[in-house]
Amino acid sequence: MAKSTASKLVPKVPGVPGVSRRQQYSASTKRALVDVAEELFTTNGYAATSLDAIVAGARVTKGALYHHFSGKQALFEAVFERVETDASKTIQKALRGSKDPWEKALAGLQAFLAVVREPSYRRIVIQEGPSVLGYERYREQEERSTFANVLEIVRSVLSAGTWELEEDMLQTFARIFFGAMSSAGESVSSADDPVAAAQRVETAIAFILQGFQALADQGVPLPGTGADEPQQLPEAAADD
Amino acid sequence: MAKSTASKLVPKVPGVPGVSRRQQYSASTKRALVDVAEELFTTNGYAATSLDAIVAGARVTKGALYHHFSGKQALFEAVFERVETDASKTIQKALRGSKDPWEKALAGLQAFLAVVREPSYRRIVIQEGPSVLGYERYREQEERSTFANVLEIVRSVLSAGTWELEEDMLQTFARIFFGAMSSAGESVSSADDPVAAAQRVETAIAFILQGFQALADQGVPLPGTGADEPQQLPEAAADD
DNA sequence: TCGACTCACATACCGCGAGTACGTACCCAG
DNA sequence: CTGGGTACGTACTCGCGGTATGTGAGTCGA
Repeated sequence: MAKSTASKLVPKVPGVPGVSRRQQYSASTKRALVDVAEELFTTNGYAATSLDAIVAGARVTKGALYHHFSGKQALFEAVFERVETDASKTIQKALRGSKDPWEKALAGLQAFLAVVREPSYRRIVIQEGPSVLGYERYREQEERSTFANVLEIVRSVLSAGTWELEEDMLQTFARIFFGAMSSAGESVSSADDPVAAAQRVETAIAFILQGFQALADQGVPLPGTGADEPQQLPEAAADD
Repeated sequence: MAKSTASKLVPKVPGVPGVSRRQQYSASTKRALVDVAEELFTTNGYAATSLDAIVAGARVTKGALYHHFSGKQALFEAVFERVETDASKTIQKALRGSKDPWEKALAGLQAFLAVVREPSYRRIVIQEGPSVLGYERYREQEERSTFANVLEIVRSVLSAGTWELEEDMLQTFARIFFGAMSSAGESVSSADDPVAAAQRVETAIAFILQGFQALADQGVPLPGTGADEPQQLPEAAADD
């Protein structure tokens, strides 16, 4: 097994002027390493995947690996970045065509729930990302890819109400939704009926947004800094 | 360094009838191992913590460790379970005295945000838990401790409205809030001003719950199964 | 065209750390 | 006091990440 990957040794572009033959070969093996690593990391996890298995799958040796990457973690990082970038592109693609913020939010939510169900994204980004990269690096990566999409959606939705709110608070809301969808997506993937579970998540988050809408209609202000106003729950709000 | 821990060799209870001297010693060393492991796992992480360092800290050898635990992962699991149990107890304690669901939710939220800021809970449960234990075992553990608290709170809050909703949907909402607070808690801990960040999270979630309240007042029904009703976002709901 | 130089690997090796096999001292029942 | 079992300690193996170094195929200037 695992001899199907990286069989194309000769790249497709025949005569790119500035790129030499060696550079093409080099890039090809590097891609092969990342390909195999992504596959093995996804199925077996980071710790249970040996470098020997990776280089064997890519039909090279450790010398090649350590020529392209500084170590196992760097290789993981490359895989992580690619999975993240792909996911981000998928989501952004789903966002095109939706101009209305709410519609956009729904499309983004569906796209995110689809992405989160991909084994590679689940395992590499959500499960092992924070552990392997450390939370700081993990956050840096997320910040400029998938999380950025969530942030954009949240921004457009929240500013669609009559509110305008501070950047800190926007970030907080985005974090909340991002975490909610990640966690929910995980449970969706391992549910008995993933489709129904995804539907429930979609419904639940849509309901939350509907609550926002209702508050906007009532003219309820979005909380501000949170420094001087001890915003509390509506203990004696309306009913009961 | 690391000779301060596990210095008490003689347990405190002098004459417990059914417990022999050896059993006391045994339990003591076992606790020492878990203590040191929790400390090292928290500061250095799972992978970067060697068993040699743990047994050295507990002033025993690997023979002792492998007598009490089947391996490194089992030791981690013991640590995980203790941290989780402690967290759950802390939250439950904070819940006592609040009868009103909304008040209870606020108390629980604050308690959870406090727990999530503890280094041991962050590192062991949130960051490395899913990776080390695997998501399945991780979920099993969470299900009967901290997540159970969140579920209970969500249940009481949602059933405080005029709604009554299905178990699946409840689970979904609980997952969403649990993930939201975990993720938010992580970012809170690594924020420049954790106190202000925690305040923002509290405010944001309170706002979401306020949205629920508003919908309840409007008589908007909670979504049901999600199978036959393609619940969507309120595209043409109210304004705009 | 032909050497020197360099890059993209391959090979051989090291050290660390998880796990194991086995020895042993100590406690407790009889 | 004696056998047995428990609670460790000791010594070892082996897989794996990382390193040091060799080498042959491109590449490029003269």
